[in-house]
Amino acid sequence: MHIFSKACEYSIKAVIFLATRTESDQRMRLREVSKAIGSPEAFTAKILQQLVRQRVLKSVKGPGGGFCLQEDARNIALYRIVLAIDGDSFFTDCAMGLKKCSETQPCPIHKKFRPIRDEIKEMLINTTILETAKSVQKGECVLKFFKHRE
Amino acid sequence: MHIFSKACEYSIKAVIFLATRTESDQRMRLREVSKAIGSPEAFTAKILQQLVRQRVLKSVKGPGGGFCLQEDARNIALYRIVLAIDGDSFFTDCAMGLKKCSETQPCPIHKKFRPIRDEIKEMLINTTILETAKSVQKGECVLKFFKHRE
DNA sequence: ATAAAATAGGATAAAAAGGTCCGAATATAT
DNA sequence: ATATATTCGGACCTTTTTATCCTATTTTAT
Repeated sequence: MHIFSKACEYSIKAVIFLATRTESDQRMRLREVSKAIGSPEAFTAKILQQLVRQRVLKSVKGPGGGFCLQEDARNIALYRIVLAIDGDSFFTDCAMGLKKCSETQPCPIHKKFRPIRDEIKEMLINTTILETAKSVQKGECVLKFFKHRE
Repeated sequence: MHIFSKACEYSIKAVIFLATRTESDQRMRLREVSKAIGSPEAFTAKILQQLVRQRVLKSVKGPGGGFCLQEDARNIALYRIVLAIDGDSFFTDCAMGLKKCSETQPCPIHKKFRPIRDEIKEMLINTTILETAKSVQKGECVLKFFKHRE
């Protein structure tokens, strides 16, 4: 099990990538995006479509077309993308699968797990696309693994 | 996405349940286990088999048979069960899916995510079956949701 | 010995996640 | 206007996860 679905992993990477290139509404084609983040092209197409529908990205068809961020998308939090693609079930459902897990009727790890889960949520809420994009631009982190250098 | 697979959720609950009933090598049948933890019976059978193979549980066939904990299993950590069923990929793989994600070539959330992920691991390592079983016995927590009362 | 009661194990099915393919629609540049 | 380049959308495929069913095997009690 992983915390994010593949679709969500690709979404976050794609949006960060576009944020590193959208100084001036520069458009990136599907192929460029999937190359940059190391994701399967056809599957990435579906995901970028979703992000357009969710108003995180804009798309333009035809020659010179491609994808770029929606106007204010540089300032959104990673959490917004997670919500758009995976929903909030990780943050609301019981880790042990209880239909209802509350303070009054908790699962055996509720008390210990909940604060940690909330930390993850806070982390995603407090981390912006802009900040991660800058970090990528500075070379402090990457969106796909490079065999040599970087 | 959830942190544990369904198989792992059921495993943890089943082992805790058996720990609440294995004072004297008391055996519990498949049906009793799946009823107690609210899991599908046939699927639970497969999971209990796995736990027997992993030497967490013992099983006895025939009349009066059933499942109980292996000798020392009351003192094992939840982490042992997670490892046996889901493996350690949650704790070793990159949250954003990078093939290799390290301090020298990290993903954009590596630095913030890793400490939290380690907290979850520590929590699972430091939480024993015995301790959760006692908590269930005291009525402080439950293994399945009860509509009315506790 | 035999019947009954349990788990073990194999085959299979259903649902979800991950992924591909291709034609339709659309925008651009010439 | 037309050819071209691109996204959009639907259908489909594959793998993994979740789940069921049935038969074989083993153990116990009589």
